[in-house]
Amino acid sequence: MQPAENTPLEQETTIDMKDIVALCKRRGFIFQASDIYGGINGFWDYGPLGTELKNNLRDYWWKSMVTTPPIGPDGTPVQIVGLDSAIIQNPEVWVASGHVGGFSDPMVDCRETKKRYRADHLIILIPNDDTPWLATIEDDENFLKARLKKVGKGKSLSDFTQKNLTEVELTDFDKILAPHAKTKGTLTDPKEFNLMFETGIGASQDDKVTAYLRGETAQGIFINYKNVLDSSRVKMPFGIAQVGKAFRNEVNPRNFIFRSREFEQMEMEWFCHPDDSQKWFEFWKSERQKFWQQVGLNQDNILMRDHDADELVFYSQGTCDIEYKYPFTDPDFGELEGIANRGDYDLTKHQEHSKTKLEYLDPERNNEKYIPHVIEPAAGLTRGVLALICEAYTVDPNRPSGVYLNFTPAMAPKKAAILPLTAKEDHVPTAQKLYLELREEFAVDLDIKQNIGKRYARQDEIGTPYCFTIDNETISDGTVTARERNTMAQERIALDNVAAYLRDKIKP
RNA sequence: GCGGGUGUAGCUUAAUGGUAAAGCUCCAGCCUUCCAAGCUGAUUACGAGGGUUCGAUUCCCUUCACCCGCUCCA
Repeated sequence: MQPAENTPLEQETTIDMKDIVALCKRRGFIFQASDIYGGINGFWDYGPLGTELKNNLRDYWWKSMVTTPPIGPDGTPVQIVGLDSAIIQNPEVWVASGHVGGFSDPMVDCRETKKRYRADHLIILIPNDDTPWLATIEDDENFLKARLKKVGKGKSLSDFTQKNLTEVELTDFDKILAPHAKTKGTLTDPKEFNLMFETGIGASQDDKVTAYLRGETAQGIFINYKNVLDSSRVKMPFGIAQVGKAFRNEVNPRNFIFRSREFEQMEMEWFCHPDDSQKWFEFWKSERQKFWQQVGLNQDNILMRDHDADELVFYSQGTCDIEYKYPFTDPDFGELEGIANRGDYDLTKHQEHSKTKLEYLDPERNNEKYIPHVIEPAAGLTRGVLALICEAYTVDPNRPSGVYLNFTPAMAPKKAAILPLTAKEDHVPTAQKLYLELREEFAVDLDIKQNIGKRYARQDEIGTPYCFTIDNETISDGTVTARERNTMAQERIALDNVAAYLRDKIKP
């Protein structure tokens, strides 16, 4: 690679995240949380337009899952019902799910080099004499060899016993020479890092019971599986869908709203007979890919990435990430949604811990009793918003705004702007009348101030797909100018047809 | 969490150990018959806290936020 030659090209084609963040703030999509107090790391507020955008994506997901779920392999619509569970549940829920306990990664710090390691990522080479124990980093053979050569005092690998740091007694820590360190005994005791947000239930400080803000919405679905089954006449296979906030005490929030401590998920748990799980896994992979294309993500920016066997969580029988090429991951991709075949892991765990039978008696399979298997398409709503904004962000030096947001009409926060050409004469009353008519059905803006060019530019920047302009011709012949955002092309349509025109354009 | 960088108005940039300046945006008017024109006017800033000093946006310390790299990402 020749940076000197490639740099100018990259500057033209690479979208800078800073510009997107600036536009989001300038136009009221996304603000730093607690902005006037200097902010707070890992939290973001959604402004007027960001909220509309997020709601549009959420509502379309809900429609595609619950209101009009897809047609299944048998030619009839699949069955999915909605749910809205509490953010705080009995703490035992998170013990059963493995979020409390197994969820935490013990970390050790090196007092000398100030580096931090996951305890289970450090391999300790224990010598057969009283020389220092050598800490090396798992899966890094080059480091191990270099380390052995430098501080191994001529020993070879076979002169050592290997142990994971998690298996080493705390009292032996002072014998360990940390990676990169010069003196031994610099590693701290392993510290538990739990990503679950803790809170206390009860107003009195003394009587508080520790509880957790949910780390994912999925568990709320699993623990209501039996309630839903007993109350809503669903039968296998079926899904339960939920949209809501989730919280993770991330070690290092980064990349705008991509990794934040409070975020929003759109999760659906699909319950089915174990024999059918692979079929449904493939079905949902295909459906979910279609969804992201329908809301406007370019196929080229989407990657369906199946996890390798060694990458799979132990209970998963298959996981596929839908990844998006965000500007900050480009040319790589970052997670947008995960589709997992979770087997019967979750329901089995909750059955064990809650001592409540969660088996399904299937009359269509000779009254076979089984714990259903689960396919989980789990999407990040806030990550989806980020992907939509990144996808829409289009630099265009040929227009006054210099940039516009190319949202699909269905996702755009504002569907249209009604613009009287001047603030005088008969334009304003006619525009107001049209606005009052359209707003019953669409999210529309009426903008009267300033000249027409400025108003087009403003609408371009917030991604409004259509502008309808009222001029003298409107008064004389009843037509308006319809201006399309991406092409800036104009056509005249009848005032009476504006609503129908917009309705037709907005169809996903 | 570590290392490096940055922090002056919504944005882009000035100046200064002693009244913080401008352009654009935004807002209010005027003017305007289709893409940020022009005129008039208004609001708005030294991230926060502490220290040194007669006086700190400026020097020092702490802290917060953001960016880059590392680490982490069940």
